[in-house]
Amino acid sequence: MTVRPVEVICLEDQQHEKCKLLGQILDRIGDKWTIMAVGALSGGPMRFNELMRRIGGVSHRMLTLTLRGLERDGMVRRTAYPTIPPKVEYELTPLGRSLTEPLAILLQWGEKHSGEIETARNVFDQSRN
Amino acid sequence: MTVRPVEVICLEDQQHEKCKLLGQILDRIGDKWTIMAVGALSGGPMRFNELMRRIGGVSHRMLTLTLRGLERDGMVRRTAYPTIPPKVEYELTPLGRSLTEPLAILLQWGEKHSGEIETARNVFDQSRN
DNA sequence: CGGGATCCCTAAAGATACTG
DNA sequence: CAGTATCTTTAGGGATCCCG
Repeated sequence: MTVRPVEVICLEDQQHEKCKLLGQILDRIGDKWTIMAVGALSGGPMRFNELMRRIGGVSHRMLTLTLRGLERDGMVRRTAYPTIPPKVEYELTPLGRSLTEPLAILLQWGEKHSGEIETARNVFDQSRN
Repeated sequence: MTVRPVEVICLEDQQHEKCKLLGQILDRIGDKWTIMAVGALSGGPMRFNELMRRIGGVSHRMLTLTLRGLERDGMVRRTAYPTIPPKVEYELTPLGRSLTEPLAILLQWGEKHSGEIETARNVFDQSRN
């Protein structure tokens, strides 16, 4: 994959638009539960309550809203079986699966640098006693 | 760069930890102004008011808080020149610059798929008239 | 079981004014 | 010019209840 570093971003007005797009993406996936849902669904289709247990700590309401948002953006497909009681399955679309690649890279960055960040925080907090 | 896809995330308890780490990263950089500041600083050192103009729309207070957070995490170095009036320069550290790589990849994903997402949204919104 | 509606509460962020 | 403090507004998210 050819990577154009963000280095060049925002150096010109036209480049600043890139920052805004990046902001929109982060705004979209940066909420509390979206990547948790994507991560959980990356293993295959899952039912609502199963997702809730897997993610852990998410409220009924927020999981619904999160899944609705992902469905709206074409990242998740929702399939309702009209049985009693109802059964609803969620699964990632190809678009949703494609998102896991950049996320994996970001995760790798985090794994590599979290110690460094932790240290920097301690130093900073110490210096302000 | 070897990429381990998020595909395998959350399939086991141990993997679910990865999701949490990813959540922490997104939590940290997913706020309204952090990537804007990183993007602006990616072009080189910049003074406070210069940053404010470049980013656009950010309040005095929020830019201060954003930069303080980045400094605390070791992503930004702050240099104050005790002149009158004061001059304060901000610049990315190597750690801060390293973050631009995964962000560039995420940006590429956005550029590639934003149309697809847009379309999905329109379809979804139509279907709910 | 899955989802919607309502209420409430807390963090995030904007506006403004003051200071070295 | 850069930073802090205070106040206010807003949006995100949790709890709860009801419905098919």
